[in-house]
Amino acid sequence: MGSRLEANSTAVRKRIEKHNFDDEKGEEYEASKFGGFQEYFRRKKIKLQNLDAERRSSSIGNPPIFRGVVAHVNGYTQPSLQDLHSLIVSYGGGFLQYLDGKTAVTHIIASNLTPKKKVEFRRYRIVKPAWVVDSVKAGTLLPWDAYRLVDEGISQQVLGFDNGNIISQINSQTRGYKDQTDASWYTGQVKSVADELNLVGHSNDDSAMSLPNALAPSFVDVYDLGNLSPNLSEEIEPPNLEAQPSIADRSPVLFARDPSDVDDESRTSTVVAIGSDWQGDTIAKVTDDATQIQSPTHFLKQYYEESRLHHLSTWKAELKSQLQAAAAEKSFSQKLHQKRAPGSRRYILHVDFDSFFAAVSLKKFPQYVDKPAVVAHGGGSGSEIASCNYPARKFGVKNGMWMKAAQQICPDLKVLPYDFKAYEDASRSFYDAIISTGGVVQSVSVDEALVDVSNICLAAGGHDGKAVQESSIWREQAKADDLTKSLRDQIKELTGCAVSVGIGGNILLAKVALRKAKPAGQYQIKPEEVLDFIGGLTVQDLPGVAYSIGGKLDEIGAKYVKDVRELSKEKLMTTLGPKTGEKIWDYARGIDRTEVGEQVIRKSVSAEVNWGIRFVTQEQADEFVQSLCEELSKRLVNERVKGRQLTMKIMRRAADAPLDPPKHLGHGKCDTFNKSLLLGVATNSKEILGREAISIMRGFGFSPGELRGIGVQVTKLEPLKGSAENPLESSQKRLQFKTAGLGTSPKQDDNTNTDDIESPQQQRGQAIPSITAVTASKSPDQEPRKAINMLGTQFILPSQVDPDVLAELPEDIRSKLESKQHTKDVNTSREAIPSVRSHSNSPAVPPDGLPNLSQLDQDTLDALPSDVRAEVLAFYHKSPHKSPGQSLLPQSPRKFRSIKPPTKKTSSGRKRTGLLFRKKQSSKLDTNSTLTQSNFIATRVQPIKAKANPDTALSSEADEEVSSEFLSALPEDIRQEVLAQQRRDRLKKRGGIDVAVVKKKVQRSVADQPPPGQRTLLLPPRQPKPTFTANRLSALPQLREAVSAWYGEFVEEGPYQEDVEALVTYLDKVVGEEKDMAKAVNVVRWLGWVIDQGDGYGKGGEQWRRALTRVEDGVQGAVSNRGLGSVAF
DNA sequence: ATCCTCCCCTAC
DNA sequence: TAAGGTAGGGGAGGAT
Ligand SMILES: Nc1ccn([C@H]2C[C@H](O)[C@@H](COP(=O)(O)OP(=O)(O)OP(=O)(O)O)O2)c(=O)n1
Ligand SMILES: [Mg+2]
Repeated sequence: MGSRLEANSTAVRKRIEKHNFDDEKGEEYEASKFGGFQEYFRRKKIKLQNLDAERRSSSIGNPPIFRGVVAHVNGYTQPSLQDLHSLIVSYGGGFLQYLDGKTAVTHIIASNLTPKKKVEFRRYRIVKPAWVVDSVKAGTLLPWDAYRLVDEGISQQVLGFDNGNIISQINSQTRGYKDQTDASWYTGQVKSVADELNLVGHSNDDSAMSLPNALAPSFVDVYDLGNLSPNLSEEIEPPNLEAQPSIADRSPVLFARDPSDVDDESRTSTVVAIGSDWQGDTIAKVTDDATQIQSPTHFLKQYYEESRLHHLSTWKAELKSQLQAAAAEKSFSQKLHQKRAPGSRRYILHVDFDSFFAAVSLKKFPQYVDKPAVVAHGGGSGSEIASCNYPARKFGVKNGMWMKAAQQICPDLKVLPYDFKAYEDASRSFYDAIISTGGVVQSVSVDEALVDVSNICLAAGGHDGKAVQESSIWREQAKADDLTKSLRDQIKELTGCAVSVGIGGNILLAKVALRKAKPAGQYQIKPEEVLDFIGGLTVQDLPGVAYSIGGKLDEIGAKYVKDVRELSKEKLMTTLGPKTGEKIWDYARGIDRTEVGEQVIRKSVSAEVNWGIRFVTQEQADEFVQSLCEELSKRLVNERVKGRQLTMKIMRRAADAPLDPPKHLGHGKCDTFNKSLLLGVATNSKEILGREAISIMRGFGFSPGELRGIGVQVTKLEPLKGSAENPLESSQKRLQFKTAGLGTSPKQDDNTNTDDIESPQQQRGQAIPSITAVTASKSPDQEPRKAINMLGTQFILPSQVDPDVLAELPEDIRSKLESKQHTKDVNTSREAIPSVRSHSNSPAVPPDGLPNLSQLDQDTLDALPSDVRAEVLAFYHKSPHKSPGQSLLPQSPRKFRSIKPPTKKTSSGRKRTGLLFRKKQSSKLDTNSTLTQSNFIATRVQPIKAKANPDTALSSEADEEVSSEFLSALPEDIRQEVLAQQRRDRLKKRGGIDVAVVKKKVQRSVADQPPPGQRTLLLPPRQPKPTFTANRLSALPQLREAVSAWYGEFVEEGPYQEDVEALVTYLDKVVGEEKDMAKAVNVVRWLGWVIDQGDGYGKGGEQWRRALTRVEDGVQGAVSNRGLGSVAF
């Protein structure tokens, strides 16, 4: 530690210590004016230190242990950053959230450091969190040296926690189901609250003492167990002691638990160690915020172990891989693979366990088989029901339902724990039996398979399968039935669980027959009954038809499959699209030509987590993304592929969504943002993926606390070097690996990009499209030259820097370099705009929480029937106290869509086209060591993809690409400028304003946000082509029809009938004459809002609301500015 | 026409 | 508390 550092620290420390509330009214509390990002951060720091001072003054009985210490926390720690912060500050220390290199800290607290960070921090004292905790415990500052994270010369790779200092560590043991055996499962049970909640066999039943990893003594020392001791008294008798499943691992996820419900040691072992010592304050205070306490790696491991959907996906992929490999091998060895004569009868089985998870889990709780029972992680309201047994279904309980809903319709539900291992075992037996039938097998899922037994049945029929001979058909069908029965018996015997089987002449019929077969039965659809059978189903009973397609069919009058037959194929194709339309047309007639067991090659590999994401710092988000990319990399290696395109998917809390969604740690209502990056060369390297993914994420510039979901996906896959390009061979390899239990190690990591490059020299100095073309064509004569050490991103980055150097930089750095080059542009556009918000010009403020006038789209307003418009304007400008009931204005966009798909996250996409510099195809990159902008041409790309949740996302923009909400956030002068520009552009029949420019203005003038480093910053001020091109005019008449149909039955009474009439009439005009989609959307939204205001009006209108959401999906620009203007911190 | 990209939708 | 993943089909619209 150099003396300069020390001196600097002293100054900082003094400043921190002195800082009290003197400047509470100081500049840092004023509304932020834009003063550059340095200024922003400066103020931010001051703000934080004010908070510290407050905290210090509220904890004046504590010895100033940390006086003289200025600490900074890096990465994941335990205790959490917040807790360490609290501790240090309450005990007299200083704390810096940001390490800016200017204000020195005395200590950096970290549990582990990346090598890069080690270098970065090499001049600091890096200590483990235990130093803080132990010092507080000891009541004095312990020597930091004993808590060094990094020993001189020795780098610590693993999380560096001394056993002796376990106090600061999570103490619970993690055991995935794969590690569990019945023998190791804890069998002694204690009654607990869980029992009253009908939670059966869940980990809550465990006694704390039963865990092999009991409380660390040091933990007990500090933790006040007095009023937290769980109810551990009464014994219950587990139904089946030796088989009692119990997930011993209760370790919290990424986050601290609410300490108030701590009832076992693994919970108490989390954050709360600090609590009781901390000036007797409530533990809750320390931890009542979700607190990240786990390493992302650990979180991921745990999460994926417990995620049923992850297991389902994984199992499916494995099964597919194995079955395809087996099939390939078979058809390879016995060339015949007797293709039946085309047109011959087929016999397809669809085999499926009844209530699979529930049935398997119930084997360990036989006393509940006749009671309504479900499989779920817990009994809380947001717990998802993976599977319910048939008694529960009688109440209306369904798979995928949340516990709350299920308990409302079935109060006495038993909740069983997952038993993934048992599901795997059952599945294995299931597939063994199925394969032994000798049919062609295709996996549908872990509990579900298709079997083509045509050959077997036709052979039994004794003819060629084409003859229409009663007797042979009968024999074939009988064979199918017999075979099925014996298969069912066999599976029941092997697994103890019932399967049902649907039999039909194609996959569709087998599938629909299955429904009738359930539970525990089989049903064969005979050719003569096909039409009647299928005609009686609702369209949603057809595979591939759910909420959306079902809704479209409903709109054109088809509720039942037989109704579909009344529709022309053209109508279906127009409504649903060519492929889907034709498929539904076929389905309605029982036609399905799909073959069982077709070989497919994987097109993508991805990993995502949309639960439990609650970051506090950007570092946490970065680390998490890095971990996710490591997971992704592993999966790529497993599949022996690498890919040329990385796509990042981000869910961000919707603006109006509560911080805590109804589901515990769920993502809640979100906007989603996807961005993809073409890599010049395929990769599976975790370093490269991680670096680029982090870079993309940072490019969004979201506050880490707003993130709710993160995903990474790799596409444009290529086989790994050394693995066969032939998917067939590669499958075989996989099979070998599986069956042999070892196989060739797939280890491969083209870290540096210097090896394993199949695409030859074209990658150098070629535009990306060319690369695409070249790599796609596998011409063996192109000698893979020693590759340059660069990523594909190089091709889109102009720079003065040597490209080889540039390529090694993370994307965000490169972007910054690039933006430097364009500084002039940026400054110009910024200087043109006053950065001070005008108060005098602020929009009229409506009473009673109605929207700002500025949030109403001007064009829509203008085009309203004049009487309505007059009323609107009067309301806003002249009669501030007029009753809102007399004029109805959309208040909030989220009210506009009340109809949603039953479950999932709903979002509606808005994309925007922008410009990006891309390398000219002709330029010779390999000979130019310096890139200049002249090497680049403007190319149309999608710089940002944002899907705003339409519930939140506003609406009222007519034909502009900037949302009203977005506009209203602008300073008035800028807003006017934008609107004026848009008007000009419209007149010129050109596109709207360059969104990226607008965005930039906002970010800089309003949002106080540092440059996000995304490429959109680099867009030129004007685009050569219209941005707004997405008018799907064809959808307009549909919308109008839907509204008209509804209006035809609309009972015209009540206070709003005139509004309704005016809007419906106006819609006609907009659609019929103006053909202005965006305007139409707003009118219909308006209409929706109006009828929502009146009791009873909300009834009906479902169809046009649905139509509206679809039309909205086709409108570009109305919403996509969501995601901008967030404040990074 | 056909390709490509970015989603939406569906299934388990 | 709670573990809301993942891959493929295909539609819309722009580029070629
Ligand atoms: N939303 C869902 C749907 C299914 N599953 C899991 C649990 C199910 O047991 C398994 C199989 O799904 P099925 O659709 O086959 O449903 P079940 O087997 O539970 O019931 P059944 O097949 O009798 O309708 O997949 C899930 O976790 N979440
Ligand atoms: Mg099933």
